[in-house]
Amino acid sequence: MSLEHAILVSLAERSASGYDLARRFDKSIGHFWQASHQQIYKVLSRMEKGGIVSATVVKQEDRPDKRVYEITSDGRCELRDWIGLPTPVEVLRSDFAVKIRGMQFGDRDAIVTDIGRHRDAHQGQLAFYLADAAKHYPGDVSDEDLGPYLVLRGGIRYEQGQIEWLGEMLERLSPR
Amino acid sequence: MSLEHAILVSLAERSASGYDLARRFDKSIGHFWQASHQQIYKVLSRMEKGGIVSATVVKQEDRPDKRVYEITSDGRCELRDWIGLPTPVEVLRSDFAVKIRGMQFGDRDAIVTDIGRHRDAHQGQLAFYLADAAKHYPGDVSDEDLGPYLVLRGGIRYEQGQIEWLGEMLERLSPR
DNA sequence: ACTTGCTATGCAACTAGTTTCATAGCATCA
DNA sequence: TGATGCTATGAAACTAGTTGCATAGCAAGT
Repeated sequence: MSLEHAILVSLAERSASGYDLARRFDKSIGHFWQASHQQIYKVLSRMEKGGIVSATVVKQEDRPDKRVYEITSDGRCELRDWIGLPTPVEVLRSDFAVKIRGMQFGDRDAIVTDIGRHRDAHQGQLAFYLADAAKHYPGDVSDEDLGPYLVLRGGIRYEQGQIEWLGEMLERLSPR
Repeated sequence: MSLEHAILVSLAERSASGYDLARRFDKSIGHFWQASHQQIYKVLSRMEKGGIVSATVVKQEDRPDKRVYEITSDGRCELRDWIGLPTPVEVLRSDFAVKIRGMQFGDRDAIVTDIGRHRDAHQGQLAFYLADAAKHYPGDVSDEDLGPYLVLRGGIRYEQGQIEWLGEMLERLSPR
């Protein structure tokens, strides 16, 4: 049910259509919670029935009409309640780690290539986060930006950690 | 379908019953891929139909008989093939990050408490990993242990990164 | 004229994983 | 004697998320 909370947070920041949300989930929020547009539309209609969001049809010229959702006061309560609850500590679920674990049962060169690919990807993601941080938070961070800022910090640390780990593995595995 | 691969890796290391696997998934492999016993039994029977594992009933005294699974040669091929394929780069999916992102819409004290809880949990996990590393890999690591060892290194780095991030947040959020 | 791509919403079928319940014998502790 | 807990397996119902398909109009490039 946590996509609901991710959507609530996003709508609390700013009202949006399903399509807008899908784009946001391709960007900022999507860095730690992904969702396809199909899933978003499905969950939005359930949330509307539950009364935590409400929709308004906005007519548009030159493009299809859209249903803009906003969070209701019930939705804000629900969000506040959820934030007050302790979050279960997550455990990783990583395909990649399973593969590394089983490396002795496969081809070593293929694994090394794959590790390199992952390192490149994480380096790209880190560069993206750093640019984002430089752009949006060059100086002091205001209170309402604190949440997004801290999550971005977490993303940066995560990517750095991954890059270090991937580098350590490459060093161990590469013929010199 | 990746539980299948996690099970294949585990069975390639050593044959086991569904119950044994469930316990392994509570421990080593479960640190990066969780599975309930129900899911494991379900997937095992599918895998048996697919011919990548085979089962032998082992009669036992004083306790229920068990079905011990072992990986077949088809299973080893499948595993080798999967390892040779590039792994999609994972994106995070974190409830906790969603909550931090939405912190301004909830109670700050509750969030600080929750962050503290997470830091304690990650510190515990780190201690567990470090003890594990000291116990199993005190000196040089043999080739067949390299996979498990590198994953453990990844786990250690991950926990350290999380602890640093959680600490950074506590420093920013705690009244002094 | 044709194709590609963007905005915009959604259904249908499927897969993976969770939760709840069921069974059954043995051991151990109060 | 009753309660708890471990070994051992599994069915049934449900939830969340993925994949593929459909529709439809406008814009812009070739």
